[in-house]
Amino acid sequence: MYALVDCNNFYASCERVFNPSLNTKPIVVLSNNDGCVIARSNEAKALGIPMGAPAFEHKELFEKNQVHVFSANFPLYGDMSNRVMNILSNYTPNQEIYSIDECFLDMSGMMVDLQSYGIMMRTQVLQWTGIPVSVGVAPTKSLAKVANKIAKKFSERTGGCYVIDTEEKRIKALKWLPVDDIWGVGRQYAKKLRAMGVNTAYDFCNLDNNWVKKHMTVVGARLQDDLNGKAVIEMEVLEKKQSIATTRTFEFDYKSYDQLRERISTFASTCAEKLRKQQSMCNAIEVFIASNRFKAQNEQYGRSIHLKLPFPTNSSIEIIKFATAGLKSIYKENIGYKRAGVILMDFVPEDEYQQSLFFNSNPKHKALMETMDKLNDRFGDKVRISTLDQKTHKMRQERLSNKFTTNINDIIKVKP
DNA sequence: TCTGGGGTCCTAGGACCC
DNA sequence: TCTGGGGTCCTAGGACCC
Repeated sequence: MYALVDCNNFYASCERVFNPSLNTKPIVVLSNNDGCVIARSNEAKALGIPMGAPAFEHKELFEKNQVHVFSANFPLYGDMSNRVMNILSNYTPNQEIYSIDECFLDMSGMMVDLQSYGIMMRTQVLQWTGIPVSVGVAPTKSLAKVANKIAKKFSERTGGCYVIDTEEKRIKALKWLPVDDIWGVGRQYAKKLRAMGVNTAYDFCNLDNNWVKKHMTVVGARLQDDLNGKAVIEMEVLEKKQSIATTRTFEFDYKSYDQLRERISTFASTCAEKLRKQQSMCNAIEVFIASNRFKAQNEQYGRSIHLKLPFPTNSSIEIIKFATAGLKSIYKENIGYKRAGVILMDFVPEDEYQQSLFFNSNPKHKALMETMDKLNDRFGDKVRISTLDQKTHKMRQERLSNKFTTNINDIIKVKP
């Protein structure tokens, strides 16, 4: 058996923990630059605010319904996530952290009543962190996903935990679940399936497995087996990342090469820092820039370039240098650039990579980067590569809550 | 004025090998 | 007239997830 534990409306719930007066109020959390809605409380969902909605288009709706609007506070959400995951890790020897707000727990061999065990997790996480979670338990991971949806949807009847442990329950759940809501069935596949009269997960499970394999690749076929009760989607051990990206939409259109170069070099250095944190080096870099797709009247332009590096590196200095060279080769004048990014890939472990005969990462950088990272960990991002990053831009974050759990100055104050 | 960000996996097709 | 066969590796692009 597997459990899937998922935080309810996670970002919105994080904001509520430190502001309980919002507990029954509609809340939305916005993306960078306060652009799009990326999280909604149940009350906000009930108002019909869609996921991904541009904030400016719904300003009046927000005001009219007294929706509490927050800028994304990722340091807070990341820290709250760690706390939740930490608690849940005590319920099984084998936990897979699937995303910032959900994890799978391997329940095989556990001699417990899974319904009450699930309720116990829920109660403890809520009490210790203030975050409400839902628990779904089933014989396979994809069925645990389904069980979780049921637990959440019918929380009053289920108490926030639902277990699929009989064939009747499995069939009933599959007949209830629309095909679009299956884990692994996205917009494209759903459209195709709907067109053939496949409307529920149950219908999907009854399709010919070879047909599924042909039209939805082996991933689809595996999913079908898993939903049919054959546990083929396994627990995954958390490996290092295979790619690391930093990409942004800008607050306005950038025209000049220098502005872009400054942002690209900052992205490159952010990526390099993350790369060093997981003790990897990269062999390739991708840089992309794109114009504002919402301004159809302007000339549209978008390019990306994939650079194979002459040697693996995780030095910010070198990665910035390569990224800037990449930018130079794709930059075109007189374009309003709205989006750009840097992606590192093709990683090797820091300590066992193949040295090249002629070209290698500058060995002096290793100690320099180590020192820089240590200083920044301790004093909070004070040391930067000077020539490239002037930090002249600023992100719009008009409604940012405090970093209650990660910044000592933001800690919550209780008056005696 | 304003429209997110960070990941994973699979496949088809081209380049190349003997 | 007529032009092999069997592989591997790599990459771009497309699907998906949260």
